[in-house]
Amino acid sequence: MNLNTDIKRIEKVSKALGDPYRIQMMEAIMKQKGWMQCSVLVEMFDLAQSTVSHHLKQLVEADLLILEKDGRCARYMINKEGMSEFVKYLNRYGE
Amino acid sequence: MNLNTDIKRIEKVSKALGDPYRIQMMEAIMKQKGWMQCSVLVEMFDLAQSTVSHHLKQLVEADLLILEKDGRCARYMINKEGMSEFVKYLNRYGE
DNA sequence: CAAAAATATCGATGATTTTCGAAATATAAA
DNA sequence: TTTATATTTCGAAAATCATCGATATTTTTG
Repeated sequence: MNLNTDIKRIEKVSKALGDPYRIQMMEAIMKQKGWMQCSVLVEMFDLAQSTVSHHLKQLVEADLLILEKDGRCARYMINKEGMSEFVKYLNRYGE
Repeated sequence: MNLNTDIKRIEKVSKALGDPYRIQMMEAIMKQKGWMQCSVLVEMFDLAQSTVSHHLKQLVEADLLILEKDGRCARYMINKEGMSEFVKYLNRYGE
């Protein structure tokens, strides 16, 4: 509600989307229409496992992905609510 | 149209929005509901004039602002079309 | 319990970005 | 035409970010 808080939030989400690998991760998970296993994402990119983990963490912390852990496995889904909050903010500019 | 082109475009816009000063510039110009003089923006922030110029250039290159030059003066306005294209792209994730 | 598997964290390195001041450019005013 | 004004470009220093390999953590399997 506070403008300064909003700015930090917009900055965080924008930064999370400001990397081509992270955008491709969002695309892949979106196309899946549901949960996507971490291991699948790790194999999908020519990046070290630790790098993929780092990218996914940023997307989760920006509320763009939801993480669910099940034993030693992890899966990700688009956080529609987080995304729509971001979009709602951006729409203010277009009015 | 091409996914790779889209990704580059999303990356560019997201990066442009991924800085607190640039977000504040967008806010200021949005509240103005029209054109805002470059010099006004320069005075609004505690940054060197050349730094403000650099930030504004990034927003223009991301199609988030429209630049109009008049003699030695410059003014900026929100690029509603560019913004709405970005939002349209993001909305795909929330469906 | 030991070994394997899946993911996360850490520390280092290289790449990119932000920032500044100085200089360049372009236009208007005297 | 010289001077002042507004903005852009340049080069360098500092800060941030992406990436990796190694290691740690957690959970499952033998």
